Amino acid sequence: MSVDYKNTINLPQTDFPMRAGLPELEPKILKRWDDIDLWGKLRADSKGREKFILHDGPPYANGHLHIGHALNKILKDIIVRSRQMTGYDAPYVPGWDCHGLPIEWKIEEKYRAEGLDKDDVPVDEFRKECREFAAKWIDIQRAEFKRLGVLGDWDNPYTTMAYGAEAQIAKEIGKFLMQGSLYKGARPVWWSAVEKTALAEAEAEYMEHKSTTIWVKFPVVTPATPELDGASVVIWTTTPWTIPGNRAIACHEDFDYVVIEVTAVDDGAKGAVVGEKLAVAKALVDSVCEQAKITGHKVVAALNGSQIKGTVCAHPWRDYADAKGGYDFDVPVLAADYVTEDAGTGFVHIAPGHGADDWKLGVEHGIEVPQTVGEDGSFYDFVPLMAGKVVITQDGKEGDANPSVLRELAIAGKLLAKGSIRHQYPHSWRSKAPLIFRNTAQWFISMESHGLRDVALKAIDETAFYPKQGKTRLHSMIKERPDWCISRQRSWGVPIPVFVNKESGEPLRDQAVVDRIVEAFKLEGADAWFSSDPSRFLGNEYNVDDFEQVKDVVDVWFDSGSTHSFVLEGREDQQWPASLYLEGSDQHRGWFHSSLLESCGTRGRAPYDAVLTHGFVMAEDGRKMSKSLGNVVVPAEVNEKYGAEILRLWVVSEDYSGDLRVGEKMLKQLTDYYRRFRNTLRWMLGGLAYYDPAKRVAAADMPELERWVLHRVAELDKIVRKGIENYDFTLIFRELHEFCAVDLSAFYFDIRKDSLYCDAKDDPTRLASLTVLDILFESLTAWLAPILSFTTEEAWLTRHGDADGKSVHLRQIESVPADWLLPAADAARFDLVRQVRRVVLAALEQKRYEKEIRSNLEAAPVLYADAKYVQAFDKLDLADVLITSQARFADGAAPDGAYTLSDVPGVAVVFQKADGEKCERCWKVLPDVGSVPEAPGVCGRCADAVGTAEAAE
RNA sequence: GGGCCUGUAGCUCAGUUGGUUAGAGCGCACCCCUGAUAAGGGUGAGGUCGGCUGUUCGAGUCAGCCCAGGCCCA
Repeated sequence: MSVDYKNTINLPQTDFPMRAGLPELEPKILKRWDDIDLWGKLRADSKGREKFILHDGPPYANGHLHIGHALNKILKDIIVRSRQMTGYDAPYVPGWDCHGLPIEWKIEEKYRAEGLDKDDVPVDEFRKECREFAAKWIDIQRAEFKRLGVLGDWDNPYTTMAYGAEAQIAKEIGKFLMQGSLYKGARPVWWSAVEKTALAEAEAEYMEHKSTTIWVKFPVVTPATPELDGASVVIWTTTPWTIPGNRAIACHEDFDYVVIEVTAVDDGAKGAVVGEKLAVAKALVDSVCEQAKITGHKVVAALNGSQIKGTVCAHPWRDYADAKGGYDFDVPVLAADYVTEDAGTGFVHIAPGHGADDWKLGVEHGIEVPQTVGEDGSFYDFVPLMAGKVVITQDGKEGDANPSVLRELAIAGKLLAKGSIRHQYPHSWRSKAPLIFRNTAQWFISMESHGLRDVALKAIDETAFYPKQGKTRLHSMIKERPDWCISRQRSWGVPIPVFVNKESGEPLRDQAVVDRIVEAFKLEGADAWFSSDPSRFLGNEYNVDDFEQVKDVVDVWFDSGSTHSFVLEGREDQQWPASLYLEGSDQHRGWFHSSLLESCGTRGRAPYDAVLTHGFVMAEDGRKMSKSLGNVVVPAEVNEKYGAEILRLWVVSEDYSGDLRVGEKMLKQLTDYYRRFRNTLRWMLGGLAYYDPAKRVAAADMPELERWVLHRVAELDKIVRKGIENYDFTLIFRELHEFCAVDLSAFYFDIRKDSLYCDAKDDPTRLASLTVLDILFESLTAWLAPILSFTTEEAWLTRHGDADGKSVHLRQIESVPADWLLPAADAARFDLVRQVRRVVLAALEQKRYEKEIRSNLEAAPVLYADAKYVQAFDKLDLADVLITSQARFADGAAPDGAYTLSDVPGVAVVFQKADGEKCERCWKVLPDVGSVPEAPGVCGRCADAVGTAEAAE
């Protein structure tokens, strides 16, 4: 007869599906979180606990999310959830950056498409459209962020364009104004003639550009050394149009220069004349001669830069009739460190209004900074020779300025040579037009006047950085940076709320005025600045006619640098300073930087205790993603194909302190990692169907194998907490994955399957194992909840039911009983057990290869092992651990031919087939199969198990 | 060109104060199981530790240079 014993064993039972169907599952879980108000429950639960505040760096409300957004927000979510589950109240308030050029540009484009000019549209109407544009994208991005499983106060986010925020930003500017560190200055800044605005460094894009290069002769008027008498200093520049702005020449004190006399020129020579004397760097003589087609020269003098310094030259247009005396000033030769010898002539022409270095050198030597080019990129009418000439046209092309300069220089006989060069040149990130350096009136916050630089450097020192080199990076930036230029000549932003006295040029510093402005902004937004009569703010004390109202808006970095003031200080649920700021490493120059300066200037310390940075997301080959290469990974597509959970796993699978990679191959690998976690949870759920809390076994009463698992749980608890503490989720991921794969699936689960499936229901080992499954399941779901937020929720609810608004995310990571951690020696013996097991499995593999056996249950290995191995198995069932039907240790030396592994000395295995028949129920080969007549074909243990089960029914 | 950083098996990562034949997981190949089954177990093949030159008795680990890649700046 044949009995179907399958029905008598306790096979795993669960509704938790093997395949997740994440793309369909996730939205359901998200909906449930909404339905049960998970956010509200978390807040209520953790009320009064110590706060952990991760302050959100605001993304720009413009466009769909890319993979970098996903990395950033998921990482934040994992951190917030993990803190929430380890004793903190961690309310996360997402935010958006709303003002600024990209949005303004979009609206302008729209107008242009309609044939309108921005200047024809009333400013309040224009700003309204910008506001609506930002609001639209906030809604879209909010939905996209939520889809990733990011938990936060999505119903009450912060935005930089909220009236309260705009008012607070104005109030912060007011602090710098009242303090006196806000000043009006003039400085060459990157300027786009197309957008008619100054650009921040971050807004300049370097692209290849063909520039006209010229070599120009500056006749020496007053030589510092006689050798220069009658010579001309030759300069080289890639921006001919800056010649009208020239006021000096720079040389390097350590360079060797020569004066040459031209003895022969090629027919094609443009400007070189036989007999004239030219001063150039010794290293560059050949290149200059080649460019000028000078075919013969003799060196008449060798000079050091320090000898040349102090020479006075004439501007090339001095005494030039058409210039009508407009360039008859002196051009001194100054020394500067930044002069190079690798290109040009070793002399640099200095136009203080058209370059940062030039400006600095000019200021140091008291040289005037001429205003030559207007905001539209054309020369002012008062500039001799060049009036009205255009540097950059409104189409972003080169105008007629450069050709005009060349022509006038040639006519004046001062153009030695001309050429062209392809090099990286800054362009506007929006219009792609080349930028120019232009001297403009701007508003600055001084790094020095009130000690801002020193305060900021000290604040950096007192901040924790993850990774720690962020400290060095930010420090060197703050140390070197110039004063903060906060003004932008634009419309969509918070106005710089300042009135300038027309008489003195000084900004009005009156707190009452600032307060009135702030109050108006609170009620009506910053639009009030443009829509109100100035008298509303100036009050009765001042005459409106005495003041000019500043119409510049503030740099958006000031906006986001102020978020700490209206979010951390401005909200009841937040706290200042933040526990953590977390952004990409580019934000050392951005948000970390501006927030630090704003906060140090107004509050004397950083708005954060710690800063964490992540790297950038690269394609699979480590290079940048680009649409043209087709290697761009889009979060929304991953969500649909694999699920957001896979993205969450991706974030922790890589070391995000550096750059990370993502691509199809990796996503595939991540799904494998995911399956391991999922099936581990699933198998435990299957076993836990038989778990009865009333029959729970105390740790002290458990078999050694179970004690070891608890020991591992205790170890992992430490690792998980350490990972959370240090934001090292890669560590957690790696350890938990290995635990699931190696310790559980391949070892513990594999061994205990026999007991769980086949032992009698109340067998002590089985009950202990069920207890351990309960502990493992509860531990793993808690540890993984911050990462696998969807799957742990699904698994946990599968076990506990979804009534009463339960959620795995409302749990805490419970502390582990002290007695779970075993003494080192007790834990270490399991390493020996594993080694012995390896040898046996390899030995059996050999026999399988030789077709002696198929299943390991056909074997009964005999082991010859050193005492330490034998002792390691004390109180362990050898056959159980080896998953063979029988097994034993033998005394004495191993016989010849016993199986060994070279890296496990002292263990030898002699193969023997198991003695007896195969039990039809547990499939072990045992001598006592058939010994119980009532249960034919099964072993004694199984007969008992079936008997007790039937008795119970 | 400058600042900060990265480069260990196909992939993602470990590699303690420099010290024996460089590890893990995944993937891959092959085998087993068919009572976790679009699952589970086992065995195995994969690495000049980006390159070069040094320091040292000894370097993946230290120094210098170079190459490749990234962020920021010029």
